[in-house]
Amino acid sequence: MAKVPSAAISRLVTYLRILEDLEAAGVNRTSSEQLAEEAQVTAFQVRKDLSYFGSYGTRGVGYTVQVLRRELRQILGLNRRWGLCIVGMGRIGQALADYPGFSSTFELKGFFDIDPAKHHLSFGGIPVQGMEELPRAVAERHIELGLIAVPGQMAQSVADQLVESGIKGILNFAPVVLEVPKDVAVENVDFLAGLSRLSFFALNPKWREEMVG
Amino acid sequence: MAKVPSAAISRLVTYLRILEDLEAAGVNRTSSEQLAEEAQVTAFQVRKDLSYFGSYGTRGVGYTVQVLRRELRQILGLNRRWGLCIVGMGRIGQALADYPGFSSTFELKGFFDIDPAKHHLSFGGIPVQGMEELPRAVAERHIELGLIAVPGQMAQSVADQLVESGIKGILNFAPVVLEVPKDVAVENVDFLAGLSRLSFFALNPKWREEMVG
DNA sequence: CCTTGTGAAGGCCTTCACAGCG
DNA sequence: CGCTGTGAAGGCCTTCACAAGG
Repeated sequence: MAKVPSAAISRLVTYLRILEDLEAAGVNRTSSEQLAEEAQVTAFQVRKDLSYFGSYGTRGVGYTVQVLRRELRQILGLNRRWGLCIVGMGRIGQALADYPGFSSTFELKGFFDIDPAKHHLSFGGIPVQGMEELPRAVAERHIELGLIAVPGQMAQSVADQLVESGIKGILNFAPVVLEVPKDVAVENVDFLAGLSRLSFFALNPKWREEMVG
Repeated sequence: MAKVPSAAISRLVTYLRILEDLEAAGVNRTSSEQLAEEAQVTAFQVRKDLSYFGSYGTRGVGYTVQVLRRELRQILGLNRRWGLCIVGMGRIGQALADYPGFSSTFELKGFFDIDPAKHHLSFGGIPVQGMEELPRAVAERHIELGLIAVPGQMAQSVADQLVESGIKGILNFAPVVLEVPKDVAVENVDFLAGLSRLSFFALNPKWREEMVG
């Protein structure tokens, strides 16, 4: 089995979402062509990405939506829900806590905030707690992932506390590059990173025409 | 001048943020080594990225923080503020409307929501308006970018309305792949995309060891 | 002597054409 | 006959070693 480009993994997540939309729409069968159009990549790319992991289609026919969906969840480790806590219960944290799309892949198991004024709130029956409760909660409730939704200056400190508590992965919404041990996965969901592509548009035209991609 | 990898642009945004942190900390001089460490890339990478655009340092010495910061803002087209409107004033939209970090690069010029109950709100003195006001506002207030903070099902429709109104770029917070004319820049700030890297962690171990990057 | 700037080499990812198979 | 699956080719991006220059 060949080396898997990490970019392929990102695309698999997109394919999965498309398959779930198709399934919800009652579609049974699809093709690399259709997936490619929806994901805005080439059909070659779709087939290659899938081929890193196995053969899930039928030649001459295509893919069965339900089958491919299940296989992708299996590959991505999303065939079970991951225990997640949210640190920082400002508006972003609260919006995420109530976001229905989370529930299919994450199980929200804890909410933490440094501000005592937030400790009267609860989400899905789980109360917001102080940071001092974090290590115990992570251990006892089998929390595997932490979502950081605090201001940038505090993000590294929160990350340290999460790592210290034994967390395995971090979803970081703060606009900073976090330092964590390399066995801890970090995903930056930095909204200022949005600048990177918009900057392509804002880019001095003199350079834009030199660009690739 | 050689072709510029689009990935380099993303990193330039990171370098810029680091430089602004350094400047705020009163640091005058830096090096490719220091920038590399902060950005978690190699010093080779930093120098190469900068070299696509010019020579901004002094050999044997390094870079002047203030100079490089100004040059990067110039390159990225961030030496002026871009007119931005937010569509969808739920908690995400409201949090972003109040986010202080936006003001250095974006000027918030309009807020829109389909729900009349939101129309009594205002942010920075600008009222939330109905979608029917969008085209006129975009034209009259010179709004160049639109930020989409609506539920996924409505995102494409909102994108269409933004494009129709003459917007030039879109920051998309909804978890869908938007279809827009190719002269409109789109940045997906999809929080479910966070799954892509966390999936690397969740990935079946059998494949994780095959991975590259 | 030290750090930047850069052509060249190497490697990863995408693209492609076609073999494989129902 | 149609669409998938894949080795090979090509291209882009990163890495590297060293030249350039204060």
